[in-house]
Order: sequence, then C-alpha cells, then structure tokens
Amino acid sequence: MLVDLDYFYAQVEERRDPSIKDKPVVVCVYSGRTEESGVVATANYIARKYGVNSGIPIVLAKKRLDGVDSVFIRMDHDYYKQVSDRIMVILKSGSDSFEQMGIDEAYLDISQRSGLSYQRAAEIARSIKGEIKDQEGLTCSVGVGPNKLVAKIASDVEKPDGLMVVKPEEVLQFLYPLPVDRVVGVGRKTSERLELMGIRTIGELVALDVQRLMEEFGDSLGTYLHNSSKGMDEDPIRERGDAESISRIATLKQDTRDIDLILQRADQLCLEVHERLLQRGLGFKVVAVIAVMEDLAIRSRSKTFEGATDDLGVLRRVVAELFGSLLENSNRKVRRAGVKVSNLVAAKKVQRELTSFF
DNA sequence: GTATGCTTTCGGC
DNA sequence: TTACGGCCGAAAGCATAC
Repeated sequence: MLVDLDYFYAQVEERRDPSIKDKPVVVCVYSGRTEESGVVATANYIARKYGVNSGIPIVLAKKRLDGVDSVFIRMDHDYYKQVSDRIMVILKSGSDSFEQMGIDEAYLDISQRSGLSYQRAAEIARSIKGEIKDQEGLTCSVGVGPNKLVAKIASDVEKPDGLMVVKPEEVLQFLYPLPVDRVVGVGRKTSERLELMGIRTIGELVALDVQRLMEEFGDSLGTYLHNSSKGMDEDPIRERGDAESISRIATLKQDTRDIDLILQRADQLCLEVHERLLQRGLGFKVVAVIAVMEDLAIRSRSKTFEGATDDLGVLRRVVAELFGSLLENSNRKVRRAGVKVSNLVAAKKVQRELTSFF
C-alpha cells in the first residue's frame, strides 16, 4: 500500500490558516536572487486549476494567477518535517514493514496483518486515513495493490482524499489504458522515446517485444519497462536508515565564472554541510561539487579518498579544487553551486583511521 | 567474461 | 516567449583487476 499526503506543504499551510483554503495557495522556494525568483514547491488544487504546478517559476505562477485572489507562501520546511515525522509514526505502526519516500509518502507492507485479503487491506487503509485525519487534520490518498508499482499508480488515480484498491486479477485491465509515464522512473525523456516508437499507454507497452525494449533502452531499463507493463514488481519494502549523503546547494547572486565568487558561497555551504556531519558524528570519504549552469544544465565533479575524514579544511580545499576543474571543462557561467559529502563513516572509525595513520 | 569501484547524470519528491 | 529549488537515491557509463 502507498500513502501519499495530498498537496502536502500547501495542505499544511491551509491547516495553519484555514482562512486561505478557498483560495489558490502556492508554496514557494525563493532563491534569494531577486524578490520573486524561485519555483513553486507545491500548490493546492484550486491553484492547479490555473496551471500552477510544482516546479514552475514563481513569476509564471503569478502571471497565471493574475487578478485572482491568491496566497503565496514561503516554504517552511522545518515545520512540514515536524508534521511529517508525526504522521510517519502513525504509518509505521500501521504496517508490518515500512519505507518512507521523501517527506510526504510511504509504502506500507500490510501482507501479514491483512492476511492478503484485499477486503481487509481496504479496511486498514480507511483506518489509517481516519487516524491521519483525526490526529493531524490532513487528507491523504492511498493505493492498495500486490506490489509497490501497482500501489503507487493506484494512489495517483483518485486524489485528493482517495482510496484505490487493485486486486491481483485486476492489475492488467487497470494498467492497460494508463499513459506510460505513470510508471515510476518513466519521465519526460523515456516517454518521449516511447512515443517515437508509437507507444503511449501501458497497454501498448505490454504488447511490445521485450527484446525490442532491451535493444532500445538497454537490458536494465528494458526489462524493467517490460515487467512494469505487466504489473510485475518484486522490489521489497524496506526500512530506510539515515541519509547516505549530505548536500547543500544555493543559487548565486548572479551567474559567474569567477572562482572566488563561487568559492565564497561554496565555503558557507561547506560550513553547513560540516555542521550537519558533526551533528551526526560522521566523517566522509567522497566530496562532490555540483554546478547548475546558466542554461540550467547540471555539472558535477567528485573526489574519493582512501580513508574517511571529518576535517573542514580538507572539505574546503577539495571543493575549491573540484570547482576549478569543473570550470576548466565548461565555458558557461555558473548559476547555482552545491557541495555534497557521501560514503559517510562513523566518526569513531574516522578517529581510528586517523590515529592509525600516525 | 565477471566483479568491483569510481564518476557523472537522471529523475523523484 | 521567457521566466527556474534543494534536496535525495539509483542508474549509467567507464576503468580496472582477475
């Protein structure tokens, strides 16, 4: 079963101030470059009727809502996280096993407690929806199915406040008419390539030879697409631990190729990443820098060490080196700069490795 | 060929 | 017509070792 909190950030804002809930509500990520530069994180369904969807520039959203009484709100991530954490406790306790995907959705394995009865599964889903409504005043949409693939697609069909149950014997007819991009992992690029092959729906995909798919998309994606079209998915629901990487990225005041300007911002990001490392008591083996160029193309460079370290000086020096290398290999200006550490190692071990080195 | 590890890009939320 | 965040994990692509 997949539980997806409806238009999450905007719904939380509606709960915080119910006077806005009959208007378009647009929750924004402001980049700080100009007064209104940034993108829409989430909008409520009223705003969506005006074409205001996640990811569009704020300026465009304002244009689409020109003359309409609407509310633009700065994203308050810490608050949404607190609400999310409480809901995830409810979801986890309602499952045999649990996998959180981002801040607003989670897969719940309820095989045991439902005894594989879809009647019983639907009751469990209704009960969980009720608990979230009672305890947090929020709605969610739930998809129930024989695996993650089907549950996810089912959750998308009826929303907001939806509940869709797809039994194993209904899977093929359920998927058949849906567009291919409902499958997780099929985004704009893959669906465009499928379109060129004359494939628009999952029903058209299932009719395609798996060999042909593997030639076009490679063995991995090819077999994945083939299996997905038949509603087959064996990916297990597994608890996720802490994040395996820590990153910060920020938009620069202006696009630039000036390494000093970039490093000035990157140094702040290093400090923040380092702070989060210390909080978790970790060292790192891999440092990466990410640059979003003026044309929004994304470039990255990374460096791997033999042993782990948690040294801020090392982080800053390597970040400087990597941005230098990145600029050498591009002639475009940088719009956004990011710093990431990964292959994280408990600080105890970092200490041991450092002392054993001397 | 297979296994493994590293770098970079892709795509979900 | 343009406009444009900040995270995260997974996969692709490549090199190396055996």
